[in-house]
Amino acid sequence: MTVLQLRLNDNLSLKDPQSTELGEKIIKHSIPMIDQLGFEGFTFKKLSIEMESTEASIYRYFENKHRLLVYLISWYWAWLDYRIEYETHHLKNSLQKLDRALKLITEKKIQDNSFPDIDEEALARIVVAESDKIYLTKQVDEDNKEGLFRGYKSLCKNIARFVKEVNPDYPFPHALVTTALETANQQIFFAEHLPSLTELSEASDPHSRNYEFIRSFIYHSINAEG
Amino acid sequence: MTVLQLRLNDNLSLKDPQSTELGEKIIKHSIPMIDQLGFEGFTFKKLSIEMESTEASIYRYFENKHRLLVYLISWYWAWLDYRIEYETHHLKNSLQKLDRALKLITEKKIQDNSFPDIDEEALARIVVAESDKIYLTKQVDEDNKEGLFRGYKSLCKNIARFVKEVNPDYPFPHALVTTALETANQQIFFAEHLPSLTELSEASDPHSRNYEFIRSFIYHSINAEG
DNA sequence: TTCCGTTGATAGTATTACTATCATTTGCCA
DNA sequence: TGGCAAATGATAGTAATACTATCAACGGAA
Repeated sequence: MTVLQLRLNDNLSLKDPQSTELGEKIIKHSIPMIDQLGFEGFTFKKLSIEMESTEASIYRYFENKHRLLVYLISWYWAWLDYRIEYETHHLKNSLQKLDRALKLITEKKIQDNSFPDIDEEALARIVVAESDKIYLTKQVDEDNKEGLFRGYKSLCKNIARFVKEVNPDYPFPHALVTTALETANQQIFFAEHLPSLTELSEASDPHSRNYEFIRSFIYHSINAEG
Repeated sequence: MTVLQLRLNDNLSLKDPQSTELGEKIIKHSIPMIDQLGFEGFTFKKLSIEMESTEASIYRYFENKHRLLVYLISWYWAWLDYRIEYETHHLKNSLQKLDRALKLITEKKIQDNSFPDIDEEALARIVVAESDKIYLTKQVDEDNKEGLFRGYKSLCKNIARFVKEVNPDYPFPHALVTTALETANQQIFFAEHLPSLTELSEASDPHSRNYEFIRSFIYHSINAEG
């Protein structure tokens, strides 16, 4: 399988971690660490020990740990965006495209050999538990000006396009898509930690049940036959 | 207007802040401070200076600032739950009840004179920006065991009941309600900070547009006439 | 050969999130 | 009226965090 690189916004890092060995090591080690410690328990100090480097070196790539999180989450959205593009461009029917996108968003993530340094399964768990934290801060507006959320916006826009093609009269395509994207993660989190908040916890396969739930409310909203 | 007190889970605090003057002061001052500084920028040190007390005294009420946040958010959900109960119990029709609940959830919050120490407008902004942080932590499961999220669950359950009454066959009442509750806040946040993610940002009154969006996807999902 | 960029090593700092101790005040009960 | 306990204040201290700064070592390109 071809090894690929996703191109991300330069402002996410001080120096592109994909351009050096040390940079790759930061990404590679930070994913399992944030997954296990949680973002609050994760520090550059711990990361530097784990990867046998120093705090100072890590700071040369990322201004702070928040930026590193934004980088990782952005990578995830770019990855999803790419896969949706890849798996829908050959489809003729917009409803089929939308359906495929929803499947990709909700399905359980497994290792993608095109990106050998990234553990997509762990990264998906990070997205579920930590992704909202990248914008729920007092610096959202500045971060947004720097384009840090471009990946998420692009993904949202692309799926919203499918929605508009299916029903050009639906008045809330972007709101509906962000709701779907956020819900996709939220419901998985609830199913695991606060099970009384969702029926997904009763399912043998929460991911495919999640897909059914989300497809159902989207299709009903835009009056599509499902 | 009668002055009321909402009864919350004892585990939220070490000592009930509603039982003493100092406790009330903590609540009263922490709301505008978290609103302005954001939860990350807010500290007990700053709070103690602002309210002219000491860190040590605050720690006698709340184990840490996370618990204080959980307390405030829980108060908000209990408040909403109470108001929904209050404004729906006289209605005969379940769809009307659901509709009233959705209105209360989405409408812009204003000062409630029944609770003179609490600035509900500021608290609502805190809920929009910080509420997810109360469960997106590594200690969710322990916190949940202590019953810290009971208020949210109760609210969810009560609205889910309306959904079930309208359509007993709908398979995802709780998932749908949590989606609505989370979306209600998320879309308001996006409209203000990441406007390209939602159509609400184009509306002259984002709150009532939010209501329309959420009512629309709920009604369509449960096949209700709206 | 030099020299520039990358990394490592080390040190230092302000702040945070607490914990501990003891003194003072307050209300209440005998 | 005296005394006692509970609540609060005052102060100190600590480990960890999130950085910043400086300088040395190394490695490869010109």
